[in-house]
Amino acid sequence: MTDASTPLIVGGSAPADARPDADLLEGLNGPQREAVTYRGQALLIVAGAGSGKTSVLTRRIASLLRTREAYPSQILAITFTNKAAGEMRERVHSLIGQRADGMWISTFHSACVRILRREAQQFGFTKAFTIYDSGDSRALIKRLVKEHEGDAFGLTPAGTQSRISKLKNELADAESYARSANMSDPAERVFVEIFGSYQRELQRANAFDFDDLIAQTVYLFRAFPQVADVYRKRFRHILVDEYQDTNHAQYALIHELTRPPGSDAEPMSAGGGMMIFDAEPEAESGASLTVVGDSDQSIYAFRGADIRNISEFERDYPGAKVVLLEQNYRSTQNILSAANAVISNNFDRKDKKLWTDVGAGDPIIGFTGYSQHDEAQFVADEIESLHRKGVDYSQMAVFYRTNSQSRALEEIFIRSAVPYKIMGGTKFYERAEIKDALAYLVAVANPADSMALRRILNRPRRGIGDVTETAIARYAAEHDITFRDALANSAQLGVGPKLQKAIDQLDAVLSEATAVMLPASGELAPSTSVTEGLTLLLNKSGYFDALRASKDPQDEARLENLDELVAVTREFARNNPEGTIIDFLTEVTLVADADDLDDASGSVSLMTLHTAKGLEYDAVFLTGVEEDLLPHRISANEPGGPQEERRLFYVGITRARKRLHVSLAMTRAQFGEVTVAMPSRFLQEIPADLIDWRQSPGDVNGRGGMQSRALNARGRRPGQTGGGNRYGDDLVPLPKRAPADPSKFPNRIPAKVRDNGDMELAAGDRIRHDDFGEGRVDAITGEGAKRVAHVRFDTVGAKKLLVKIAPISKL
DNA sequence: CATGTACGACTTTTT
DNA sequence: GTCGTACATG
Repeated sequence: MTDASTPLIVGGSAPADARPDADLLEGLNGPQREAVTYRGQALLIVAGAGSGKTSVLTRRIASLLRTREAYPSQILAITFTNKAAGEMRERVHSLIGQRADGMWISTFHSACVRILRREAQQFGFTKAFTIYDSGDSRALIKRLVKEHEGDAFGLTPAGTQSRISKLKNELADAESYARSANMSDPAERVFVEIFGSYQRELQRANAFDFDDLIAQTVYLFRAFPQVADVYRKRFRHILVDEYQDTNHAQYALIHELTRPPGSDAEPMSAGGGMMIFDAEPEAESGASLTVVGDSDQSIYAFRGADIRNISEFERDYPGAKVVLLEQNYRSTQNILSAANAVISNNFDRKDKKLWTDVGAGDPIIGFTGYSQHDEAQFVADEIESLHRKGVDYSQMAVFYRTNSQSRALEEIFIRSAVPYKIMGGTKFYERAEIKDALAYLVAVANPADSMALRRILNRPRRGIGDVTETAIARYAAEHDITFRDALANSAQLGVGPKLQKAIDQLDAVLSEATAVMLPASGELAPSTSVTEGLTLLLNKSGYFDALRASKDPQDEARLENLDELVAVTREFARNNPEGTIIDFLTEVTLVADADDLDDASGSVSLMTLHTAKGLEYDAVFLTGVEEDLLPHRISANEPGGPQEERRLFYVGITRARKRLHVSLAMTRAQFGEVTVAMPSRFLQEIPADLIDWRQSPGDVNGRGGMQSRALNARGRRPGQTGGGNRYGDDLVPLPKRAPADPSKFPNRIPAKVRDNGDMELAAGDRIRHDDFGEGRVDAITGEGAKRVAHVRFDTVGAKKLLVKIAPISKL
């Protein structure tokens, strides 16, 4: 399978003795060099964390262009996030300049949208289709579950949504699923019905959900080989990053794209999945495929990622070349040793050891707080300390397992004046008022989308409720017109004159905005049309007025958010002079707001471990390293769950360049109740001599108590890193306790949690507390591990104590 | 049809 | 502590 351009690579026809891409190889190690220069049909780059894979990938692309083996338009590079795509584009651009234009560097989803917009009319959609995010699709599924009375069969909207999503990721549809399902189970039948109607509703609304973007593109390629061939001929070099996190649909998409053009036109080979390299002699060969991944960083199995895509790559693409990148250029040896030790607890993985030559570096810092606020205060103090030593805020990050953990950190950071920024989390575009405004835009851009229309029907309040909505829907169904068109016939809906007027007014506003944003005669709408249309919609619909008239103080913030959205449209117009309303909507649906506007701003980044993948920071704080949180409780029952959690922990560790902190809290308020937390099993997997516990779980148990660092820590000085005694020199000396044997508690954690267990306590009892002295129990509330004693202490007043772990004794 | 109150369920991670 | 739903009332 000799590539026509191979001679260039070995130097044969390159000008003189210098390779045209020689400068691109500077500073690369052997395997990296090979990953850049290898030419062939299929290449797998197994890239450990921090092994310079982004650099390799960008140089590979640059090399292909520089040697003129490929035009920019022949390159398709897939990344995991839009942010990564932007960075890659920038880096390629800085390597080779203008010639980077014309490449497709994007996420799977963005690439598929681009294809679908062009080809939608081939299979019953228009190019104005809308994209349903998970919130939109949940709303639709919720309605359908209700209509089909799915709750009677134990079907919840959330459960139904995730099952449908999983099936779509497997390229199944309602029909094919029904064939394999146990249809004598009524719950299954209802599920299949809901799945089917969901898909019909999407089609009717001229809409795709996130999963459809991939799955329907695959369907398109399979159903219309001549369409697929267009893209097969175009993309000669396909590169996929984070390949370990691809799901089956994405895998199939890549397979479709790398087949030789014209291959399914042959009747004999049509439908044969295994004939990827079975090109006719005269036929053009399939695109060359480069995938990069690390199975140790696979953390998206929950959304269908299939690790086999990478582990069986060599089987899927016979003759594939495999390059291993194991040298790490990011972290110190201590951090890598911890990472290696942790990940080696996962069985059935190929052994792979990261190494570096930069030296051991600082030890990992451990801290155990009494509460999550206490833990957060440690993080804040430590950040301030590092900042004083010259570490920029933007070079520090705090990770956590679940989004809800960000709240406690936020509270303390505000109080401690630590500048921070939360990546992801509750998103701007998920706010109700923003979704409303976008629904107005969708109602204009895609009149078939009745979901959007239903959403804005009564926003602001127009007196249009369920009854009227149903009347409109029925009228539309009876006359076989769209929901949107039904609005124009308000007189025939059988509703009162007041409602008629309200409907007429909404209809008029939408029509007026349509004229602005989608001029009829095919003339191009000016780039300002989105801004203009949006302000028109919000003003004339009465949305702005309703918010301004409101007494709810939150509505002021909503107005500000909407102003922000208008500003976003202006920005969009500036960046996309040709951009239409449809482009705008695509962008806001697919681009997470965590993607833009980052670092430079000089603040600490807070994010989930999932979001952290692919990023790196000088100092990293891994918080909430507790059982039931990391690993998360829910993962325990899922096949492969605990191992995936371990990989998540591994990903977190390997983000750190110089300083890693792991922290946990002994108690955590969740859901209003305080619960006792146990140190994570993963902590024990880190060799004890790598962690310098400022305050180990053992310390906390020994001293016990509800004393909160968050409340009294301001006067404290965070100790200097590395030096000093093992337990940190800023802590109150442990009273009375024999100096603990250092080998005893670091990492020997769960066994030593203080446990008063079944201590009998009742109102009226007198107790002694290690820190608070004597007091009298007023009441006992809660049960089991969450039993709380309300105690009035003689000297410090009333306190609430968790009976199970408080350092108390009965008198 | 809109508003207010009470109750319950729930929180894993994301394009 | 938060969200959304169910019900009762105006």
